[in-house]
Amino acid sequence: MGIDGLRMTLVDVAREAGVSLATVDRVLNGRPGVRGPTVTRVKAAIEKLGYRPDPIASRLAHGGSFRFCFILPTGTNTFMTNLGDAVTEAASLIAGQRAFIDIRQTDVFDPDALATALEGIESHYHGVSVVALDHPRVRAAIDDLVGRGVAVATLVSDVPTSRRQWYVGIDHTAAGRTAGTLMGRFAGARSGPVGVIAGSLSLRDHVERQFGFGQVVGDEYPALRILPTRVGRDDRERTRVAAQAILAEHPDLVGIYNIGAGNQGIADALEEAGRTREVILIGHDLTVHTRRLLLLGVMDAIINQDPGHQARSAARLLLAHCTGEPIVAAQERIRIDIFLRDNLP
Amino acid sequence: MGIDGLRMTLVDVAREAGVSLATVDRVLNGRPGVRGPTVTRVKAAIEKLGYRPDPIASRLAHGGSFRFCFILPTGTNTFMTNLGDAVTEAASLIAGQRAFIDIRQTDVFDPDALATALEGIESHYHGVSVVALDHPRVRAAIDDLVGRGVAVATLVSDVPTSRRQWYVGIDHTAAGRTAGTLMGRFAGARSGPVGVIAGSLSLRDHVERQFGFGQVVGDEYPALRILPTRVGRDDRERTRVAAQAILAEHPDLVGIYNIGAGNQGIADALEEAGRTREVILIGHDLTVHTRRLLLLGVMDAIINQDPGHQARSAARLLLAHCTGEPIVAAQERIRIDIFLRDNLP
DNA sequence: CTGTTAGCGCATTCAC
DNA sequence: GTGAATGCGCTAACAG
Repeated sequence: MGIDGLRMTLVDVAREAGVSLATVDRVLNGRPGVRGPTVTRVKAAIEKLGYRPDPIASRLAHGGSFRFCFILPTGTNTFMTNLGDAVTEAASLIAGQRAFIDIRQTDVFDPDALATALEGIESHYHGVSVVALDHPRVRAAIDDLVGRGVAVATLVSDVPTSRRQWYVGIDHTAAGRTAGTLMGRFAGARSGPVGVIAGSLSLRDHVERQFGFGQVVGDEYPALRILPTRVGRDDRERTRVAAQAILAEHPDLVGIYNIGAGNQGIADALEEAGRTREVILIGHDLTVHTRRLLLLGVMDAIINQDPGHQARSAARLLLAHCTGEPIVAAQERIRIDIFLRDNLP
Repeated sequence: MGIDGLRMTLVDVAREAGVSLATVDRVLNGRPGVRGPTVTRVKAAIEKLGYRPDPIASRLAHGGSFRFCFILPTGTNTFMTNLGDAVTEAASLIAGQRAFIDIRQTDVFDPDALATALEGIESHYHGVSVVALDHPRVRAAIDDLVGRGVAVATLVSDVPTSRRQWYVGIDHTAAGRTAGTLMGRFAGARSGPVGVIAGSLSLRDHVERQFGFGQVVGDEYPALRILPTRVGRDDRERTRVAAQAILAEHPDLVGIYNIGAGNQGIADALEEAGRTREVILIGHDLTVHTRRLLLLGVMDAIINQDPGHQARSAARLLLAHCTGEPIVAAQERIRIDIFLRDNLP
């Protein structure tokens, strides 16, 4: 069940086909300047010998290096900080392959700033990965980049209608559905209102999560009544205020689904009200804070999108695109992780 | 925020240190034949120039290839079949790096057969990955391999007391705890008996899962009473029989935790009894079968250990060990996945 | 259109 | 102990 040991080289193929190294190289890399019949002969030789180019040698000979630019949101949001660290780590991971990553920051709530950042990507970059915002100017900027031959991978948050080659992130609707199912099942026989707090309703992923959550709870858990979504701007204070309002208005509150950041704010409100145990709290993204809240039993589940995986995946995709190496789809699929107290990494 | 662009080469270091290529190479790879002072000079030069060896060139020059042997269980268990496929895929993933994987099969329930297989590993192998069995003879065989300089990674199932370099797999106790928490929370206000079915109680991972499950349910969900574990040999028929017995004896059964394979057998029994909706079923490993059962609502949750991830991880670890490249710990940590209907990949 | 040639950065003989 | 030379398999200039 082995996989062949003795590798064929270009020289073998050239000899077999009765041509020179350069010619084989040309047909191999689809470069012009070879007559049809010759192409056929070479391809036949490749086939016959079962030749597989050696990516290592190729990479060495090619010499050049690749430069990628990652555009991440500014701000103190822990998840985004973790993502930044993860990108830095991914950078050192691919540095051995002579690929380099520059990181830039921009305000994620400002489409114009983001578009400007994208428009300003210098021509020496081979690829860009961006935590995007679904807005016409941003879409246009992405399409321009792709048009210029720059590979683009949206990260965490997508612009599906753009021409980006890949989206590296989770299906946010499914994530919302997952939260919905957990809420419904954890509620068990209880009935009553469920609060929802989002960071912003102009962020596509937050809207999608809200939608997915509503779908499941609305369809399958009639005992639960979803309250109008409140906005917390991913900020601890504002999120606390939103949670306080919900708690005050609904003494029979069953649970809260926090779509965005700011889980600590909700925990604060819950504690003030002395209702941490009775109210189910489900939120997103494993951070030092949410981990703590989960261990304390304040949060009941965390839906996670692994920032390390996402960063590595984006880096690998851009690199593979540049070197022409194959992509392992299964490896690049970002999971919707569910963390309970017991399966924390 | 870039990461340096212009790479230093051995030549640069040699010039800086006033020695030759060969000498630099010697100190770099810790080979003998260099005087102390010279070593110091070279190291200083390396430090000063911030030289980092180019793994690509190294790999090319070194020439040789690596051979690994994966020892997997025989049998028709879907998870193990998937694992086999995943190893084959991992093989093609590292083939570009001139590393090759041979797969061997052996009976996982027979320690002697497994030990014999391990003892028979030819000397041309640089690494071995094995779905192990915690048994003295197996441990001894693993220790022998390591003693001979062969790198060993246990896969899926560990032998913690052996000298293996890595264990690629999940913490099975934690997996059992996770199942316990899900069972407890899904049960909600219900109270009554919960059945447990294992594949075999001589498999360390099954015992650990059982232990973790018992811990959580026993400590935190007093309304649930765990029934004595039954054994199903990971076989559909025998597992069905076990489930039938449990169902017959306990009309008020709240749920079943299936530690091993054979979830279809339990589904069969549940359907015969017309109790698929009322009995919570939690099991392991996402396969075509368990996926279907989850979508049908027969299973309520699946605890998963990604076979693709495990196969790639083992392959990467062995390869990195051979080439001396660094290991990204976060990437190699195998998650305890929880799958609900909504977050299936 | 096709062939020849000179490296890419490092490991590894061999001389000195 | 140390240095010079050769080649890994491929790409990219050049010639022809």
